[in-house]
Amino acid sequence: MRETGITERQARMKTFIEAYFSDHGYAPTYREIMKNVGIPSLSVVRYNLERLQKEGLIERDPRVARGIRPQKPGLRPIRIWGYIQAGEPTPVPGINEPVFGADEALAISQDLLPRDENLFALIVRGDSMIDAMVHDGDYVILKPQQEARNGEMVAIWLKNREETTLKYFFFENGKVRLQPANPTMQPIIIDDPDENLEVRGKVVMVIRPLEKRLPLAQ
Amino acid sequence: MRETGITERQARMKTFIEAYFSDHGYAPTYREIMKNVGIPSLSVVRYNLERLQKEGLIERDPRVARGIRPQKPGLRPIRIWGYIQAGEPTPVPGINEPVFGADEALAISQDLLPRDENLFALIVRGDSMIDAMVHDGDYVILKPQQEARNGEMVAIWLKNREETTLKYFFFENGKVRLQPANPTMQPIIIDDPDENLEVRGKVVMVIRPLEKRLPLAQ
DNA sequence: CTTGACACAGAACGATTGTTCGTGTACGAT
DNA sequence: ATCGTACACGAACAATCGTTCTGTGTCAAG
Repeated sequence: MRETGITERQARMKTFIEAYFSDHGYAPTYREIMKNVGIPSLSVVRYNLERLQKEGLIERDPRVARGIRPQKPGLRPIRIWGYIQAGEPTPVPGINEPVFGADEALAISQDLLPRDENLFALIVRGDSMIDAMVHDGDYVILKPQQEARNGEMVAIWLKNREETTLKYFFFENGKVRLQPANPTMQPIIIDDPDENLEVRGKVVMVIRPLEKRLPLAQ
Repeated sequence: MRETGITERQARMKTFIEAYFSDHGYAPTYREIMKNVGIPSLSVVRYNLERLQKEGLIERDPRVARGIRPQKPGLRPIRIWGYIQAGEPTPVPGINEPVFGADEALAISQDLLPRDENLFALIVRGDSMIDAMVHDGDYVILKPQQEARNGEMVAIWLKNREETTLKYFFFENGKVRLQPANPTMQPIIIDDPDENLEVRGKVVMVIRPLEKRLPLAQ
């Protein structure tokens, strides 16, 4: 009698199903599991799905196409890439290595975020982002991008100042106006945006959990 | 050319799909929609699904069994009770009537919030909450309670000042210290908390959606 | 050694399920 | 009147997808 354990193959299946479900909004087929987990036979997929079901790790409806459902659906892990603070460049996927391990991620409801985007999260450190109305400990969720459109809030690295900042972006007459979210504060005008300004990502959401830590994926 | 509207049949389809998805964790087949909505032909189902997709009310993957996904599955609606602003008392369930209709609610992932609580949401109006690092347009999610423990961020009505505020709460030597989230700002000391101070709720989360409006339930 | 459980393999089967196509009606614009 | 478009209907089709069946190999208990 196996007590709690599942085999490594079953664990990979479970992981794949959850990831697939997050990405697509529906479950994979047996054949897709077979391919992606690297299982040679369909019946083995079925066999192990039954195991997972008996363990209570998935639910399944017989005879229903794509009828698998993971236990905790709808959550999408968003990798925490590092910290964001005034005095240091923003760590960004594709440019920097992540500060946190691969399993350090925010689990956020799919539906609050744009779909199929390669999002990542940063933890705000220190009170330097106050003029962006962002608090020490807040999570900032970003979409990596190197350019900004007017009105978007973006994470910017200012070369001259050696400073990271979160501001609303406006391109006007060849100059860039960086507007703080806090209306009592003055904008920064960048005269030479090409040399001085590097957009690192667009802010998609700010989350400030006060009562409960955000659940970590995995 | 139809501009925005959908037919009554399409609305029923959408409702059914969402309900089905909630119940089962996966989408219905065309034939199930046909039966339950009372449509005589499969191709009519398909036709109207295409309409719904063009309207952005559902998403669909071609050639995928049960490949429909409603815009927002499996979320917990949190009733939006009204606005929160400095000059007016916080509307609170059980005391005030809701400002918004019953179907005005935030759809938020269960997993980000404490379980089984009677939460409600307020929309921040104006910039008066700046010292709480809360922005005009932010959503503040509250748990109704009349008392606070040290360190909790609460929504408070100050009778003398006739002012609503969001502050960290500390009870010290018979007095209450209300600490702004913004560390550059000074605390308020309340000498007569019993008379002057009314706790309306505990702030559980602050959400600032920048990229995408939060989906409304219904 | 035998037995039986557990895990895996491959292939054929048949139900499930989206797609296509031909047809018809109503209605406003040309 | 005629044309185009939105909407509806029904049947046949073809791909998708879970199920079943027959086997193989391993390993511990008897």
